[in-house]
Amino acid sequence: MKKNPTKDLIVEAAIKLFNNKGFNGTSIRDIAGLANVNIANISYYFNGKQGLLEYCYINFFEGYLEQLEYAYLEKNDSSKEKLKKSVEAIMSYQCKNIQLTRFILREVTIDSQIVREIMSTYYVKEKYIFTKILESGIEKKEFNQMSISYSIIQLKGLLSMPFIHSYYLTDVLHVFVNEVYFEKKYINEIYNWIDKVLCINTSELSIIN
Amino acid sequence: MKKNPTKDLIVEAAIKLFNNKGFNGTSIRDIAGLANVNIANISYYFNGKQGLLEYCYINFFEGYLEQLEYAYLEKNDSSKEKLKKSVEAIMSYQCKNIQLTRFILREVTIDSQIVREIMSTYYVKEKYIFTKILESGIEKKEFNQMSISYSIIQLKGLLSMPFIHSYYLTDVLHVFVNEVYFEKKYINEIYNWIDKVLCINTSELSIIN
Amino acid sequence: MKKNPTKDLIVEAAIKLFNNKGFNGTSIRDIAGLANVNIANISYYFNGKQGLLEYCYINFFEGYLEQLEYAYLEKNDSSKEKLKKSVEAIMSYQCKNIQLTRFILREVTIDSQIVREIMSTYYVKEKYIFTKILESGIEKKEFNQMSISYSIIQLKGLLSMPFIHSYYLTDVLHVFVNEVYFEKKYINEIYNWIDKVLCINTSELSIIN
Amino acid sequence: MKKNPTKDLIVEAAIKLFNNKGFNGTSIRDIAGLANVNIANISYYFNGKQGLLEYCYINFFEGYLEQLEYAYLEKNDSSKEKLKKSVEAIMSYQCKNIQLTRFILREVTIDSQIVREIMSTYYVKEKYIFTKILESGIEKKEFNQMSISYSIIQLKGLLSMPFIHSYYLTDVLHVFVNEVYFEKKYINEIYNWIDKVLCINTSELSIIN
DNA sequence: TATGAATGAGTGTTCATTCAT
DNA sequence: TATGAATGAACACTCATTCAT
Repeated sequence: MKKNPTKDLIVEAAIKLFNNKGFNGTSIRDIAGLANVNIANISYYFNGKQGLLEYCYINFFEGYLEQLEYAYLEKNDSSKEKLKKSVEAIMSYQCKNIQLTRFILREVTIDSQIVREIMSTYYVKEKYIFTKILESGIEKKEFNQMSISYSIIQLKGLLSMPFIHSYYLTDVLHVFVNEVYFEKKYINEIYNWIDKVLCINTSELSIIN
Repeated sequence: MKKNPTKDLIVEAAIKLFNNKGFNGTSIRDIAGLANVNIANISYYFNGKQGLLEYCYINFFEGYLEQLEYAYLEKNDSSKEKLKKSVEAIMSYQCKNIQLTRFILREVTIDSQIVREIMSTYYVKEKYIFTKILESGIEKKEFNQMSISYSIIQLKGLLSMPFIHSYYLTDVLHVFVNEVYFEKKYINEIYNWIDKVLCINTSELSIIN
Repeated sequence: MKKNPTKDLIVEAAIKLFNNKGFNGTSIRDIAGLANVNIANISYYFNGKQGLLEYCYINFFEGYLEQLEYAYLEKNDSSKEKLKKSVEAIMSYQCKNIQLTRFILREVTIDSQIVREIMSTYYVKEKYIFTKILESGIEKKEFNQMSISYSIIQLKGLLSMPFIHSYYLTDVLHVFVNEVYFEKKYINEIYNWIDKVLCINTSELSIIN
Repeated sequence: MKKNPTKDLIVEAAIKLFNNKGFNGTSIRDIAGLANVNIANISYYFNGKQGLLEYCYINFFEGYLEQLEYAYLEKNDSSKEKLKKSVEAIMSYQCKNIQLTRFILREVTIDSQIVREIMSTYYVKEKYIFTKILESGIEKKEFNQMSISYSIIQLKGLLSMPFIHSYYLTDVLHVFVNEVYFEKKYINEIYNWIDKVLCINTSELSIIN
């Protein structure tokens, strides 16, 4: 389906190296060397190193948003379930793109108008979705009265932590993000957080009643 | 008694720039320019850019560990209270060193034996403390039966999130990490996570009873 | 067929400057400036200043050995004639590459594995050839019984002196190495040394008889 | 007798390092480090690196000339004996100062007015002495009719070779300049050169007669 | 489409030296 | 007499990029 193998080889090598050595720590010589293509091809196909970076960002966020929106738009009466679906979609996407996720979540030193625009768009959209779900849940008495912002902070912290601190998980805790059962188990942990922290504790209610 | 002003100026400038532009994105000319000192002083005092980086790491982790151990060794019967004290100590330290914390939590592309050693020591020690507290709490029926590793992942995710994604907090959520009330409020959120997720829900118990 | 002009310009300039100012006294800016090429080309073509140096050494010694071996392998019954042919070949080669010869004979502070290897190979080969000629001459009663090593020392001293002390020859003795008749005259001096010092004096023999 | 140990330590270290790494390859940090003194002392005592170099040159050439003149002025009827005494004096001095001799004979990239002056003075004086001896010997029919210049070239080549190519002697020929018997043996080789090449062969004369 | 040659700007580092103490 | 601090210049080298082919 994809027509250009050179282009794909470059992107693949770039993601690996950006993840391992950071954007500024990676030279286009490194990328071209790993991809086994001529250096000038990077400028030719991506209009320079910056363009290659933007391509990575756009790729990541388009996929990310697609998954999140798909989960959000799914027919579902319960806010809790909608949130869980969203969590599952994000974690699934991130686990499928571990290296790119790691790189993009960590790298914040980008000096590119295009990158800032795509990030801004994504952040706003993501915030909108999370806010809608949380507000709706609060309204429906599924979720506790709480600060939307601080809940989003916690949720995003939980969602991104395994990718940002992947070295810590692997070498200190011996938890391997790339193994299949990690995804399921960690999603359940976030579900637990949703149930216990976000949701109104029904047993407490029953006592009060 | 009097510290070296030039050395301190360099460190101060370095932390600011490393945080803003990353290690590889910062040149020693930038640092020397911001600190308003001669470039050669960086090699003179820190034995090069790498040495300056190692100095930052050592500084950060020594302070971090000191705070954590101090909280851990405090006389306290309850595991929950001990964990909360630890959380408070860490958040307090991190909020006092926002830029350095941001930089070190995010930067993972360091290729230095000394940095690896100090990080390794810190990680092991930190894991030991968290594990001890959690195990003790489980034993004393304060905490639920749970995976120690996955709890640590969540805890560290919550503790580091505001610093790693500080741009997101500021520009998207309009939450400002450097303001005084943030620290207190966010610590309470983590307390809430401890109470709801880690601790055994006493009301549930009462129902069972 | 057509060699790279930029590469040749760099080598030419490098030999001139290495000879005049020494290796460590020459900067690649000097070389690039004299060759009128961009500095980066030196790293591009020679993999750095060290690589350029190694290129000079390899060039010199390959040519040197080629000439010496050619003279040595020539059909010739007399050891004396073989030695004289070798002397002529070496002097001719060195006079054709005065600056490079001067530099390489003088410079001994090289810290390069490749240079050491090429020099070692050359020295061993040269010693082998000189030793073979001398031993054969002694056996055939052409040369006096003598220390091979000390004869080689003297021969190499005579062969290299005009290049090592070229400043002395020019400014003190007013003897000009680069002029055509020097080569012939000096070769004759070494021939004289061969005849008088190495060879058995036939007139002495006649007296004994 | 010598009053200043610091100064002597610096000179000693400098000679060793200049010999091993060349003048431009040696930093004053290296020298100060080896001498175990503060860097600033070099500028203090010698008025900079250049001054230290000049001090070495002056030291060497004063001693060299002293020895040579002493031998030259000695009462001696024979030019041959006078020349041999001079050779012995020079070789003896050079063997006592191997490292300094090696350095000064090799290093020609010095850009110092004072060094040029001292060298010029020495060269002229040395040439004068050699010329006088040779001319006198020719006049007295001790030496062959020959080119004074080319004889001096050969003599200086023989005198300096073991010091310039000391690596070659040691590693290829396994002849060790610093061992006691080398000096005597090598002096005899030069005597042999004087007898055979410079001197009129008396046996030949006798035959003619 | 793809590449080797070439470039100018910028990198971290080392240098000899100066100066107040 | 001796030294730690500090400096400006120079160092070799790497960078992303351009361009003719």
